Amino acid sequence: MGVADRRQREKEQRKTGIIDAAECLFFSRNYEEVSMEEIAREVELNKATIYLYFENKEALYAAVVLRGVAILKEKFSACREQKAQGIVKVALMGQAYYRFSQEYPQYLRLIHFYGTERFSKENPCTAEIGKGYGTCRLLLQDAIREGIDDGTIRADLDPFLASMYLMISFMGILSMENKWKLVIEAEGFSSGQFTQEFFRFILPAISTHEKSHAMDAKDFASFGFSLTGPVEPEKKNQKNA
Amino acid sequence: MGVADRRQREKEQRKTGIIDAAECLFFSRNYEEVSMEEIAREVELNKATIYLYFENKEALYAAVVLRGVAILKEKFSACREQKAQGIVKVALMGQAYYRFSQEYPQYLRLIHFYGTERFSKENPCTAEIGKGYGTCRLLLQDAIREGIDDGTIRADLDPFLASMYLMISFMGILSMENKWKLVIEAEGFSSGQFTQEFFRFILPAISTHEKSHAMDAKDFASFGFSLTGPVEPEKKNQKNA
DNA sequence: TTAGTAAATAACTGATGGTTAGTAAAATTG
DNA sequence: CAATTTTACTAACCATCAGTTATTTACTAA
Repeated sequence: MGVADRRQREKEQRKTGIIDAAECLFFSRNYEEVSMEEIAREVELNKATIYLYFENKEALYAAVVLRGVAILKEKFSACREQKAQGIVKVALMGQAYYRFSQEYPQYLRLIHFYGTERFSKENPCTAEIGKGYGTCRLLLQDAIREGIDDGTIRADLDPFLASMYLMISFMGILSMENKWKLVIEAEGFSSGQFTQEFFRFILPAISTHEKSHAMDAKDFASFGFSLTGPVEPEKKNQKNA
Repeated sequence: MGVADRRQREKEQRKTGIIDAAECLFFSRNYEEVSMEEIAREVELNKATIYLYFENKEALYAAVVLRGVAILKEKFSACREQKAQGIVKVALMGQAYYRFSQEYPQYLRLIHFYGTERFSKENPCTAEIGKGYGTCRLLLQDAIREGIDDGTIRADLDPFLASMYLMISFMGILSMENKWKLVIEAEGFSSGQFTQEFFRFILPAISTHEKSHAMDAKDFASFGFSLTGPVEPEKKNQKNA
């Protein structure tokens, strides 16, 4: 059935087009500030047509959020492949989250807001979003388990709990950074410092005590980022400037 | 001027009455699900009258949020008075946050949602809310400083950053607990365990390494809560039940 | 009693999420 | 090719709700 096939394809394209338009607008303004009418204008369709493709505004928003989660999941998955000790993988995943927040700040914003009570979540996308985010957490959990096995992570840690705590903290730190920007900068820290220093802060909570400070700097450096290295000296440099 | 005085008092009472009604409704349902009309019905006033006392819906919501923040601030302040080592004070403040989330889960919910992009924050209450929350963070910061001085907290920690990380993490853990409840319980943890274990998890990030595990259990116990004590043995008891 | 003020309201406006009834074009059928 | 059905789309509409305006009521002070 070539015709039905083509129709299906076209329908998919329409849907993509609508999500594109919605994304563009949701990126530029808050959820409540974007109207369905406006999105419709953007794709050059009637508002009612959008409702043929998406149950409601929330569902459309969720579709955009899902794109973001898919990217995040991709980044987390890439960390698993790395041949490294558990603790390094954990750090890499934290780094992945951070890079995601740098490369796609708008996706992060939408993901964060979607996690809010504002959304009822009774829509098909939500399950997928939850699964995607859950997958990230599981990848982190696996890395923690590996770290416990190879002795780089505290053995008394419960991998599930630790992964939850880290995911929640990551999300908190990264999405709060904007809100507290002024306070942070008033204290003489850049946004980058603020998030990077968090890794240094949290590391002793997961790494085995004996090795933590000694080994990390070298091992992490070989993976292309400096966690414990040159952060200290230039810390707070702006403060008394 | 007795009359003007009474009038002022009555006006204040009206305002309080309106906030009471709003609180009642915002506690029972989401922000978007509560209409001004409904709040007006609750206080037995006309909707327009509410607008004589509050600029808009957000401002009214903020007034409720402010009540919650005031309580939280009170709890944090109480911790400062305690005669204890810095690390213990920090733990007490974490505990205070937790108890707040138990005693006033609705206030916590509103505070968390008010921190969202949903609100423009261009209203007089917001400054006070920010100040209140900021005060809590400062109290925590002071406790951290004390801990560094008395040797119970890592000396290489920046008090400002550490206080930010802790506040953000606290808020995240406590407000996420609801959302992830099912996942958490599916893993065999109760909500209480989930939050309590977080303290155990985060402690090594702030306490000086040498003493952390040894001293805490005793010292904390004397302040009426068990942080590191009996949590481990009964952990995950439900999981394979 | 009356003039003036403050508190409160009924009725309205504008915007928006979502629905309905209907149209036009493409695909299918005979 | 003509008749019929299916599909994609739309104009007009509805209900709700935040916020405003014009007006009325209640109280005070002279």
